[in-house]
Amino acid sequence: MIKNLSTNNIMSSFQKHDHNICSEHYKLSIDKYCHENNLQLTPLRQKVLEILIRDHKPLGAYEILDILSKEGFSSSPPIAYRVLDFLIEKGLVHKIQGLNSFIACAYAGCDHIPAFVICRKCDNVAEIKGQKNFSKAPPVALDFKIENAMIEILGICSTCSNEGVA
Amino acid sequence: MIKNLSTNNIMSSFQKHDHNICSEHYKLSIDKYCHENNLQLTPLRQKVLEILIRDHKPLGAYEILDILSKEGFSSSPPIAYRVLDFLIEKGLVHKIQGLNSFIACAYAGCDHIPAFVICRKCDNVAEIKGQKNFSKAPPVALDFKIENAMIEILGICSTCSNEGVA
DNA sequence: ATTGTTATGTTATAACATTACAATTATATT
DNA sequence: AATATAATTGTAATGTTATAACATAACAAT
Repeated sequence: MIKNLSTNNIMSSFQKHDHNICSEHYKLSIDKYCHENNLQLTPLRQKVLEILIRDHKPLGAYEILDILSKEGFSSSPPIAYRVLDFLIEKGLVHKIQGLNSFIACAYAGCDHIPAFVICRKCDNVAEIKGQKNFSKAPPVALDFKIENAMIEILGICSTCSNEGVA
Repeated sequence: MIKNLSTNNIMSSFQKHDHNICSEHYKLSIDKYCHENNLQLTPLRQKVLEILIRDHKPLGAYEILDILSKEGFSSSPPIAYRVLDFLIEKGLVHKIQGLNSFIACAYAGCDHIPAFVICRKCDNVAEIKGQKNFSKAPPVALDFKIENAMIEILGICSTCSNEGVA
């Protein structure tokens, strides 16, 4: 049984590890989620997801398009944006607003508000599972109906920090 | 003495109020902050700030350029972006990443991590003062050096919520 | 066979942002 | 005051990110 890295995705993102295990974990949870929810995971959509889970770095739409192009797929901008929109809507991909880039969800199937920890040196990103419970936060206290949130934390990961000067 | 709206900026942003009071508050705190820190608040920079404090809605760079143009200033893209970069660096303006837009800081002079509450119906935005203390947050527990964070909360404000169907 | 639906393909363009360099203005120093 | 220096502003061109608009393909359901 593959260890569920959902519990500490931040370890996987920022430390040396066997990424095959990650990929397999992603693939399995994606398959499970799509099957349970009757999602049409077409070859194109599968391909984009597969590209995104190759590493823990988010990719820009045009980077994805380059890869699609090199690997024999169509590559005009709407191709990428449409697929990404679909995957985002279904919760399989998140957009990192601060980087204009996209990353596979590390917790597919879990209802959550994503939060990201971004290392500005190695560009790796870890997703941490945000709580949906904001009950004590100021906006709720002031009668604001929270629907979504974007939380992106920037800094230096421990690996980069240990490698030398920032 | 003008009431310090820093303590509940969210009220001002989402509820009917005398905006002259807000503007005056912004102007005073900006002037104070610039004077204390020897900032060159040139006419252009003053103008951009003045444009941004006219309302509680963030503006895109090209919206700012349109206004500058109509009001007799130069308006090529670098004009806006340079001024915005300066104001952001000095902490007088924040960028709302999720909207590609810019808003005057509601807490000029206070060292803080900004967080935004964004109403998707009226487009008003309130800034809430985020704590710099993340000591118990997961990233710190995992030895990640936090330098900055972007927090943007989306939903419906109480005023819009009371006005009818979402 | 026709219609409906979902997904994909393509061109053009909108929206957002930066580079590079020139001109001007402010400030400090002689 | 004259000059050097740095900071700011002006402008053209370009780069990057995202969407609009329209056309087609693939497949299922009448």
